[in-house]
Amino acid sequence: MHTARREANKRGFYQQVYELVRQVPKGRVVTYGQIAATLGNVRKARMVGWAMRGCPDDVPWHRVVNASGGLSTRPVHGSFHPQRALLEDEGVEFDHSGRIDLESYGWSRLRMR
DNA sequence: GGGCTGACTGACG
DNA sequence: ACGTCAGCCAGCC
Repeated sequence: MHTARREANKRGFYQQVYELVRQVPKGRVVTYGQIAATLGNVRKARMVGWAMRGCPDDVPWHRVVNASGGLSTRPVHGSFHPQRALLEDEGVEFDHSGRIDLESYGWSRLRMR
């Protein structure tokens, strides 16, 4: 595919990802695969992660977790985990192995506008 | 173009 | 339940 066309699609995909993440309410989480599936291609879960890498400030990036309820972001200096801290501030609980119960905190109402 | 890298996932042992 | 692995696919040498 032509480069320009691919660039346009890429921007579109990113914007759609951000739009969906902005729908997730405080205290709830969604998975990368869930976002990809809502956009029509569950195989693009990794691209969702790639898109989150440079997301705008108004996107609650910390509410996106992996399919196991774990965090795919890295702690900053060894132990402090910003994403976990932000989620706990919102009331999200982590179990002994550092994972979230998606049955309790997962948000399943993502819809494309 | 070829090969490597992930903020991923589901299947297997 | 946990580590590995093979698909996955855009981005970046």
